[in-house]
Amino acid sequence: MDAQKLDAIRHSAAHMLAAAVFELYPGTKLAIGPTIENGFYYDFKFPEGVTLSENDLPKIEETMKKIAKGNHVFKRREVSAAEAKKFEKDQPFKLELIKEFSKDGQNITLYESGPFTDLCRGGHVDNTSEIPLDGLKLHKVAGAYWRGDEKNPMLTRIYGLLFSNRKELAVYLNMLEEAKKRDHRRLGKELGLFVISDLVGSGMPLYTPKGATVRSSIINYSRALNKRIGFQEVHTPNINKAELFKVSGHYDKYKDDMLEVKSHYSDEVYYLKPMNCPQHTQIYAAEKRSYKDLPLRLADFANLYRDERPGELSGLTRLRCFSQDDGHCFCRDDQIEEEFNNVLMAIKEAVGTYGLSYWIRLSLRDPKQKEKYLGEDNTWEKAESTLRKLLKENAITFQEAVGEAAFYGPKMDIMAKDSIGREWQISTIQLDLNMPQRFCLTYVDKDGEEKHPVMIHRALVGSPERFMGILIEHYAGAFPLWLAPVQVQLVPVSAKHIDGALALGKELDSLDVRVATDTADETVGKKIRNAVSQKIPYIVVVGDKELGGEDWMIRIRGQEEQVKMSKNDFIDKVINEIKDRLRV
RNA sequence: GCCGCCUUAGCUCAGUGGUAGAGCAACGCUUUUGUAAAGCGUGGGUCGUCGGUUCAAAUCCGACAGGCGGCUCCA
Repeated sequence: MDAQKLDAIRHSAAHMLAAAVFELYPGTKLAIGPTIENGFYYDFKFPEGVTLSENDLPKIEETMKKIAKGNHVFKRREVSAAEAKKFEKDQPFKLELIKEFSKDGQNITLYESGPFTDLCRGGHVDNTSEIPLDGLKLHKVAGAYWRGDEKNPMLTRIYGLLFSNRKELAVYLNMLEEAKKRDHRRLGKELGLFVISDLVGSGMPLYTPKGATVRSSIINYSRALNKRIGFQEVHTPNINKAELFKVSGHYDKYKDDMLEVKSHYSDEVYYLKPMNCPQHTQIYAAEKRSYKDLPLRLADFANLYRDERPGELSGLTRLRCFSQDDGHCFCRDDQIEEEFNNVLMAIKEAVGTYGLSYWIRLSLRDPKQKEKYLGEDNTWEKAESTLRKLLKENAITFQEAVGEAAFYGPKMDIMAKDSIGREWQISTIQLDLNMPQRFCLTYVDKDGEEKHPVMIHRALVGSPERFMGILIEHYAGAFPLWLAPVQVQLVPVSAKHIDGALALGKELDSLDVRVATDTADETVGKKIRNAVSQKIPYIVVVGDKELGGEDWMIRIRGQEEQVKMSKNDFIDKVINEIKDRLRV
């Protein structure tokens, strides 16, 4: 089925949903009901006292199907704004829309389908019988603000899935099930990677030895990339004086999202830092800089703290305490392009190493909301055109996104797609012409004049913690060898082989292989089962044969048949595989 | 923060007004195991917290906390 037809079907179904809700809950106010990727939704304001939950969906779905089965024809009717207003007199949201649509004196269209007529610009099937009801499922109830603005009333949104047939719906529902199995919160628990304690606080996960291993593997890889592209690691404190953020502009914009720290011995107010950039300016400012000193590239993995609103916290993807593989490059105008390319190359390599596909988003300022951003128009225009030119000259395909810029400058964001097609913003390169001015950063140029450097903010994979969450789902917990918290699991056949296995473990450990030995008093079968469910890349049973120098039978993750190999070949294989992935 | 839902043993979950259950895990004993679950036994819960209704609350009501699905936000 072509996309346009499917869209018409979904759009028509949204009308059926509204019709059903209208029948079941008279007095409901209607907002809007657009189509979305997998179906449609409709926003409603239910009468006072009616609360809708997921339990009510089957009933609504049934009513919806009943109405659709009435073979109603979608009839288009063009009316004047005045007529439309009269028709929708009890529908405040519709009236608001009519007012807007008719600004230029245009007519309004109404679509009638049987018992239900809705203000609508069109795009329907001819007859409600064309809606494939076996591909329909109402699946979620959610809250949503009218027109997406939190100052507006909260409406109730009903989401519907709609595909062209039963089979496609089943495929999609199955995909949702698979995604659930990959959920990093669930896998994080099953694989023992991190825990969240109510006593410590939400949004502040504790990484277990295994989780910390994955996390530091991610960080060490970024560290190696940093080194290659000339970023030098610095170390900076977690708190600093409020003054720093007042100068940077963060205080004005994000004060409510910063955590305050008070000293008992002075009146000074400190803040836990939500980002590193202002501190890095102070490393720059500590010396008189020459044009010859630039670029100065600083990298930092310090913990960052943001007081996110409780409803926004989730697993590892939205945290109150996290870090970034952050870096700031201070350079001259004529170095911008080279520095951007430098960083972009490292990002491309990182994204490739992790096996993520991606696209590039050029995040620009929203010119209609200038108050949200720092700096002058011409500064922004210069920064934005520099980035656009750079992308075009390098034949990099990108999509522009208005309103996605940082408050101090435009960004180039790398949007990664994971193995099941979900998108995440990870890497970013940002051009900032504002902060160097605010901090009065200068360098002495060739001609003896003091000039402001350009500041490039960048992150390779963003936050290692968040990225770990993304990777858990991307790999479904089956980390590649170099990231796996346990790379080789040794399974002694019986108690008398434990000492031998432990000695082997020591040997592997000394070669920097992450190895664990299962000393439990269990059957071999049980120990294999446990190791397999922990998604360990290599499992080796250790018994008389192995300890006696015979070939080993290696159980490789993902395949049931074991591979025969000598001990030395196996060790070489593992070591080379780890090294391969880490060669930067 | 907003709308809705959820919270029972370490984990996954049953239990709809009459005093708490299963599987897995843990621990003990037996077993000494050759590639996805050995057998038997034991311990473990003021049913998220606080308050209310009731002769009686895991169960009904309220507040708070935490979680989930969205919305808003995301330096």
